[in-house]
Amino acid sequence: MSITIKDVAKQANVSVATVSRILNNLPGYSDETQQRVKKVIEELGYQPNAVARGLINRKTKTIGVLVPNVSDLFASEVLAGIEEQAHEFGYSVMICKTNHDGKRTINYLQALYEKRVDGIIIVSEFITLDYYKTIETNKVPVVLVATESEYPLPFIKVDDYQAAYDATTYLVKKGHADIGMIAGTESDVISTTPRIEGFKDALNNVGITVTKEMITFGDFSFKSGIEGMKNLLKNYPKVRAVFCASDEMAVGALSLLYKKGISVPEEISIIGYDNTATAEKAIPPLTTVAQPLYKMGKDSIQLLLNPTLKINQRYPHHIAERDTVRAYSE
Amino acid sequence: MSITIKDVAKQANVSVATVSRILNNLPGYSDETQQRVKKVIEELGYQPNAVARGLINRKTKTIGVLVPNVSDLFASEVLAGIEEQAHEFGYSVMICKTNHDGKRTINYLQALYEKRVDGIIIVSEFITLDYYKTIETNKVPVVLVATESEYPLPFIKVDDYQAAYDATTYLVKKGHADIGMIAGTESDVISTTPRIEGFKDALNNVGITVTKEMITFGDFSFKSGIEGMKNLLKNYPKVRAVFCASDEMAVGALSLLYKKGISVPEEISIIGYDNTATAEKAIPPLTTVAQPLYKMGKDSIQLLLNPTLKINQRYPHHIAERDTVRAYSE
DNA sequence: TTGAAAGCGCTAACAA
DNA sequence: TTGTTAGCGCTTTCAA
Repeated sequence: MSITIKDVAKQANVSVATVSRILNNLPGYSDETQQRVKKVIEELGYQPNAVARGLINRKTKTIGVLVPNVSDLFASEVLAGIEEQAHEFGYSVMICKTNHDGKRTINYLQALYEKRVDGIIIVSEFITLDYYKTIETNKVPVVLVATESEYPLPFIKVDDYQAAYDATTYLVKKGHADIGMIAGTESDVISTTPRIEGFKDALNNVGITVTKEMITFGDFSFKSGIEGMKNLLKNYPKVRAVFCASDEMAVGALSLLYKKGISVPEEISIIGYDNTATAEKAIPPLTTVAQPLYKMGKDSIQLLLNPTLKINQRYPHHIAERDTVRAYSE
Repeated sequence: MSITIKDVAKQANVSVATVSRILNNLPGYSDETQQRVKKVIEELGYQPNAVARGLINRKTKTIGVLVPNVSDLFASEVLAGIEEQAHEFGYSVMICKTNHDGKRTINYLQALYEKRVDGIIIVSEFITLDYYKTIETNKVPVVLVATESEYPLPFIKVDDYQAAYDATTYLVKKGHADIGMIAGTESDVISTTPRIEGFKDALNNVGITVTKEMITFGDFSFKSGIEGMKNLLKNYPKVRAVFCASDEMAVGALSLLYKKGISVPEEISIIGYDNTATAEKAIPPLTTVAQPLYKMGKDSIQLLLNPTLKINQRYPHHIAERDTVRAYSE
């Protein structure tokens, strides 16, 4: 049985109301009382019960985060930003690893609502009608990060189309013409479709027709990058540069090329996407499209807690130039 | 104002007690009542208030995790295990990124206690007297992961001394004699000291005297791996194999060697520590000491929630053999 | 400046 | 099988 506000009140010879006022910096007590109460709090080692507070305030000072995975660098970088900003604002964060599983996700949403979190951040997850319905009926604020939705939910995200367009154009400007792409999950309309469109348009605009052999699908993972590179080599053997829709896949491609004895960037150039910590550690260091993941995480908390503050929702990207793209002299 | 148990009771023409019983699967109502109440719950979209429950039960079904960092592969792998097991047991997890900052850590502990978490897991953190005092006064169970303490706290951890001994011996058995080490943070008595001892003893046992030049200190990070490798090359130029106290540092070493045109494992062999996801993605794939990080995370929850269940606290390690260690024919 | 008391939404005696 | 009621620890009127 731990110390309650009553114990403090009794010990300090005041009412619980007064202790509460002091605890919450409300007016209504003398300096003398305050000192006495504070001393008692100290002596007793009293810790306010946030659960009781939450019940009455309807505020738990905690926010929930849904994320497909916590152990990949993309998600964990966003998570780090979320955690940091939440901490600065005095909030705690509950993580929910969805594994991209619909039932599990609904489950988590349910749990978060029952625990009365003050807000929810959803990272890299497609919003199904089911999700949206439960989001809508509970009036808890939601912010999407690295994803967006047909439903009216605020989001923070890079312009995938433009970023893919720029990455491809970067390759073209370096003198490349035989460019392939290892895309993400084929069914993923949020991140995969626009990146493919950007890729296609960038090439079309310089008069290159994109054929089926030039694009292969993966699932953003290292392994699928290996497979993707294999496919490209087989179906589009004259490929000299490839745009990968994630750093993980890019590193997979690097691995395969290494194993095959094909040198990067001398023989084949690679550009990735995300600029996670992997990129600079890759051999050779990976040129990639940089997304400000940490900042996106931080800002998502700001947006969540301060919805009037209209943070710009389309986030800037840029090319982080390292050593995997070869320039051809023109 | 959301739906409460009272609303359900009224609507179903029963008392709140009955609704509560049904909600908690306690005996004491007819089938007919149950059906009626369940229907009302459904219709009203009633969601039990976990905060109110927590107040009365003194159980919040949430556990807190203190971790220095969430965006490195070591921590996030452990975290994934924690989250998974917590979810299976119906618990939520609050993450607290300490940044290895003492004040911040105490702060977090305080917040977790105020929020009345049911347990706390501390990952890779040295337990100061300060921490221990606040842990001790609050009677909330604590489990340490990948660290241990002079204070009586249960922990889950690999035997660092033995693992380092085995890694070094592995190198010796492959025919190496000129072996260096890139160790962790010099002041870190938990993970650095025993690994150095293991390294030294393994070499001493085969008649090799370890000199100062053979060991350099880093801080487990990629960058410090680069520096460490530089130092080794300078101070101990005949080095032909190096034992790195983390995969991150090993990958840093790989990077430097690549840049210098020194081939791995032909000229220099590298063995890492942790077997994080980096290891298999490295070029060449990294041979390393494997710790069961995910499982350690999972088991920490088991141990936390089931303290009688004496899980073995010293976890097994093994060498994950890949391509960075060259064998010399004898 | 202070205190009494109601009540947040729920569970758990205790009674019926 | 069911209901009444007293709290859990706190905040917040309202009155003094």
